[in-house]
Amino acid sequence: MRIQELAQRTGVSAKTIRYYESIGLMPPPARASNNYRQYSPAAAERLRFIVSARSLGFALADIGEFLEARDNNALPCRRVLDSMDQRLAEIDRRIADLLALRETLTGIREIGERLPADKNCDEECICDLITIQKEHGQIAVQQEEA
Amino acid sequence: MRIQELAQRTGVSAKTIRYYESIGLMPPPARASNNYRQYSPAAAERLRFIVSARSLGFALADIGEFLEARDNNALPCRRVLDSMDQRLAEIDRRIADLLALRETLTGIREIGERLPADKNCDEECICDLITIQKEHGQIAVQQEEA
DNA sequence: TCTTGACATTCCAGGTGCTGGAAGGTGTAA
DNA sequence: TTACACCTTCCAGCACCTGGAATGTCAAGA
Repeated sequence: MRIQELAQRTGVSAKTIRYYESIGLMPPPARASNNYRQYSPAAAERLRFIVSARSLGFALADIGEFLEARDNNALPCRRVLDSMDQRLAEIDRRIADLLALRETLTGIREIGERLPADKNCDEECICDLITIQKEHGQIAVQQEEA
Repeated sequence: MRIQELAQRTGVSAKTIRYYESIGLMPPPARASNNYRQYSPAAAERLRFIVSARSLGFALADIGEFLEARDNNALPCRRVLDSMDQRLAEIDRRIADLLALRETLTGIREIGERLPADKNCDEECICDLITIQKEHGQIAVQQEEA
């Protein structure tokens, strides 16, 4: 099948498929006489594997390791489980960070809401709203991926 | 003060300060005769504002708007509050996504843990662990920033 | 005086996971 | 013939920096 069909079957855009090939996640497929990529059903399977792993939050680098191990007939169960543990720990950290951030933000928001609208806002208003967190004590840092 | 001192005072690396300048968040500072950047205390204040806003999860583009408004003596309270609401909604979404992902992952992990170690693992093992989620039904997608 | 070391400058490239677009070739149907 | 959908490659950009190279500046110590 050609790249577009593979894309439709897997829900991955042709762009992305080429990208996966460029970084070595997908092997370079055979080419037709017109230089179009020719994919086998195995390619679809591999792509679906990648999609599944992505949806579990694994980085492409992790997935690359999984696939490489599989390509080498290794049995990377332990590695996959370890990766899952790492992912879980990371997810927990992120959730905690986001919750703390949420709390800080709602606190500030309420204060801002209680201000008497724009009328009494002086030039420092925005500074106050943003920097008010200093008085709130600790701040949730690194709420995004590092 | 020079860039290194500003960096130490604010906890922002010199690299990052130059980067902020390059994208217009920080105004180009005066230069000494040796072309070194010369910062005023106001620069530190501005940087701290940026840091605070970043720690509240605002994107640099948002922060740029805030600062621009402030530079123009506008009173962007409403805008800041709106931005906060957007941030809060986004945070809630992310937390929900992460929680769903967490659940999926722990479910799979438990199944994997119950497998009889590496001994009974065949070549499909890794596929099973990753693709098992299909049977688990829905999948948490977009667990990272889009 | 020379050297060492810590600073400073600019510019280029990379990471993550794609996505968009340009410029061009191929294939099919009206 | 012409339109249209597909294919190819390559380049650039998103966000937010970070690292490194190549080079310049300055103060202190041997």
